[in-house]
Amino acid sequence: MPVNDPLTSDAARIARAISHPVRLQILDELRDGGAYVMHLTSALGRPQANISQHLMVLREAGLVRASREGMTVLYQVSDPQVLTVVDALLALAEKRMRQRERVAEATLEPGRGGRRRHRGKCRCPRCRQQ
Amino acid sequence: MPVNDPLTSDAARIARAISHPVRLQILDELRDGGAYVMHLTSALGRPQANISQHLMVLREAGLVRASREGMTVLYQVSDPQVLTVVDALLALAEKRMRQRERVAEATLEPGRGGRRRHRGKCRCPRCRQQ
DNA sequence: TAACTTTATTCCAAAAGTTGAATACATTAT
DNA sequence: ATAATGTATTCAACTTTTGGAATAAAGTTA
Repeated sequence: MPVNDPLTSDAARIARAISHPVRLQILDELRDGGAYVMHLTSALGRPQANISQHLMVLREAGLVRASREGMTVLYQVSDPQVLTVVDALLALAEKRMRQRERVAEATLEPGRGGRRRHRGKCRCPRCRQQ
Repeated sequence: MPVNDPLTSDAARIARAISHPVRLQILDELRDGGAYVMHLTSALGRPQANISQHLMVLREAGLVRASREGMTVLYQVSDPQVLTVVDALLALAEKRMRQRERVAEATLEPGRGGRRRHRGKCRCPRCRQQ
């Protein structure tokens, strides 16, 4: 593997694009069928411009694609394997967290086990219809 | 998932640590049993100080651990799951590369298929003994 | 001890990433 | 056309990352 292996470089580019909490959460939200920008904005509780900026990073890395639907835009993961990477990252992080908890078993409250969802009311085409 | 989910944040930290071509190659070199710094230096063809700096990043992210053996230092992946992440990244990158090649099927030479190894002669405890 | 080998750290300047604010752009409704 | 809604881009400040050079530190050998 040469120093400037195109494979390694691209893999690093992918990792770099993923390597931000907001972008990681965005990808996570895109799991089933993608999500609308307004949904991401309310789900992550961040300013719309910021979400859009992060979406641009993901777009330029080729991890997501956008498709306009009238006034709204649907973002989808460009390849399911992207989520495989995300899953591997989350699995490792989860494992590490469990290990750290085991170390600091200083009788802290059990804490929520699962993963929470959403934070604000969303009116995107998908959330509205129900 | 809250905006500052510790899980997501840690997963992003992991991705960030991996998101550099040199560090990705380092992790790849650590596959079977780890590697010595001098080996990494010659295998990746980069100045020793730079390799050491990248190793520090990986160490601080908790992805590798170092163990001194006399004058040399052996680095090992701290958890096999780290390589699972690396594999997922490389697999996705490889897939994307194949797709791009399919698009640009302009009769370029087939090119090497496998992954090459090394570049300089290494005298680390592992390479020397044979 | 001195010389040598291997690895780690510090310093620093250049490059890249991040964010809020403002604004532009696209689409639909009035 | 104007207004309203949803999304994208630009700009400026700020923080972080990166890598070369020099040097320190740890361990070995003579």
